[in-house]
Amino acid sequence: MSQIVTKAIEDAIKSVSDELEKKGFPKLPIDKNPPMGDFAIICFPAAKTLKKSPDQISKEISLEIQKNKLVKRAINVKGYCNIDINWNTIANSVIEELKNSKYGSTNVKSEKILIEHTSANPTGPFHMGRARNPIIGDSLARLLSYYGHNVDTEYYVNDTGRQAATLAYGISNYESKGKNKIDHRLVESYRKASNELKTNPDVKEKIYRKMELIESGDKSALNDVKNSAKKMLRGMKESLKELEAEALNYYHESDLIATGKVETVIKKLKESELCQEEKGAYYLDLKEKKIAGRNQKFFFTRENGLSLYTTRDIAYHIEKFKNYDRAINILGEDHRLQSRLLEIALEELNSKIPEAVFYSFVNLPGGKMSTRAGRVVYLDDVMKDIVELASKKLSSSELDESRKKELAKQIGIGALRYNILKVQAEKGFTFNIDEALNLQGDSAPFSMYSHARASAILRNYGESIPELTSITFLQETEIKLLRTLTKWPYIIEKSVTDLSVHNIPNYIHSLSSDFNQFYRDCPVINSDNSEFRINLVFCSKKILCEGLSILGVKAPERM
RNA sequence: GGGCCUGUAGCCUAGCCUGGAAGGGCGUCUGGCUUCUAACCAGAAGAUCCAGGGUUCGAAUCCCUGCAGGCCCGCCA
Repeated sequence: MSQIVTKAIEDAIKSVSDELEKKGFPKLPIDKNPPMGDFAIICFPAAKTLKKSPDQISKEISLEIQKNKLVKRAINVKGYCNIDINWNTIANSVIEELKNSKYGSTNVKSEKILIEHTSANPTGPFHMGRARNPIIGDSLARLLSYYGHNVDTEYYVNDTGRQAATLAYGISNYESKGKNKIDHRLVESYRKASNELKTNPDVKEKIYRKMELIESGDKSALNDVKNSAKKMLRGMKESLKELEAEALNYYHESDLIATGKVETVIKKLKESELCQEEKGAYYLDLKEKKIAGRNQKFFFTRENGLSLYTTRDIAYHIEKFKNYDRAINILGEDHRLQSRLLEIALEELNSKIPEAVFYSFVNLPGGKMSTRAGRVVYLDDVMKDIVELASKKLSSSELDESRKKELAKQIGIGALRYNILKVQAEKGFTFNIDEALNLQGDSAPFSMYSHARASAILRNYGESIPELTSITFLQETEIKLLRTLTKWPYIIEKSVTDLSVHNIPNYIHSLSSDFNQFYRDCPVINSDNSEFRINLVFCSKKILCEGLSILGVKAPERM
């Protein structure tokens, strides 16, 4: 909450409570976030002791406090006494607070945070299911950085193991030429190799030989898989760039082997009290750790002594904490157990442990997405469709063509990101292309449009934003808008604490809605109250712009 | 067999941690552009908050028991 408003409300609550206590009312619970007004007194608990109905008590209370100077009005509804504070007296200082560039951020100590997101195996173009990952990760990074932290993002490139070896084999043996985007092209080679692996024992042996070379640290094999992965990644990065969600760094798993970091981890894990050995393979015994499932053995080496996927992930996280205070991972729900095992291993090694944000997979209307069944929706295709749709809607606009093209992209990509971000991550959702392509209502264009309206007013106003001089008498819709604006820091704080981005679209939508109502009720230019109103427009535009930028959505001046 | 996540109008969803008046949006119906941008606004209809029990003055929210859907339980990644 805005500090000024928080204080005004606290003062009013105290004053009212003291007054009621003097009159012999018992202490009653307060709702600080009521459906109407600024706070509400809940009268139900007093019904028994006072032997009156909650409604009766509420009426008496509202009469008692009617004269209180801090109370603008008190309305009783069904046992709730809803109280408005006097916004006229604080409005100007609230506006000053909102105009401050630090509004919404914090003065807590800035932490160095690494957000690992996407990290999809580089074996083919992104599916819609995976698209949730970069969008959530990227927006979380924007949120934490807006709040005042020092945030980097990283993509962990899985370029060792069977899939990576298969890809490398596919690219060197059946690289297909064509005009398609490189990842869409290379995935054909990968599929071919993958099929051969299953049916041709000769190919299978070659790929498995490669795998062993990789894991044992053979330099040329490591180079081969790394370069193959990079090739595929070139196309995937283009998609991420289009999505405005590209990671800052790319960390290759192969480097963990090449630099011997994995070996060090294996050596240290063997010293753990939980460590056991079975036919030359080492594992941590998790019987005491209450880990779900049948298998309580967490293997970190094979019989041949070489590392496994999680072993390398442990090494990776130890590296992370050398440079960062916190590590946050954006992971699909299939990684939950995996992530828990990682935590246990890191605890054994006295390391810090990462925080995780899990998201559920995206389904398609007829069922789940499946590569095998050919039920796949590519991110690239969705982005193309949604940008095209935005473009169609702009066709009658008077803007020039290059500007239209840019706008269509901003609107389309914005709508896609918003559509995914507005749902909490753990909730599974069915990707409905029609719903995503609907650019009305609770969507990015709605807020972008409000922002453009605010921009239009400021443009037409033409002068710089005036300092506030006189006391303002506010209308209902002005108070409603101002009240929403004051809640911004609270929304940010809550989202940062919970690592949940979905609160932001939610808030941005109500802010836009409040702004549109204000737009209808309160002309700004040539109004008696234009001095205050232009300030309100300025602040609304500012928060809309900042909120949208956290979502990775552009806020154009015209649309 | 076990563990975790989810269940709110025809559809999508917020609220659940920290108990107090069920919020939005889509779709449907009605009305509003000679006035700062109608991708907007106003109004109407639409909810056994998965089911059953418990705690409480009060439960979508907390506890217990079920049910349904998703995910996981490999010396794969």
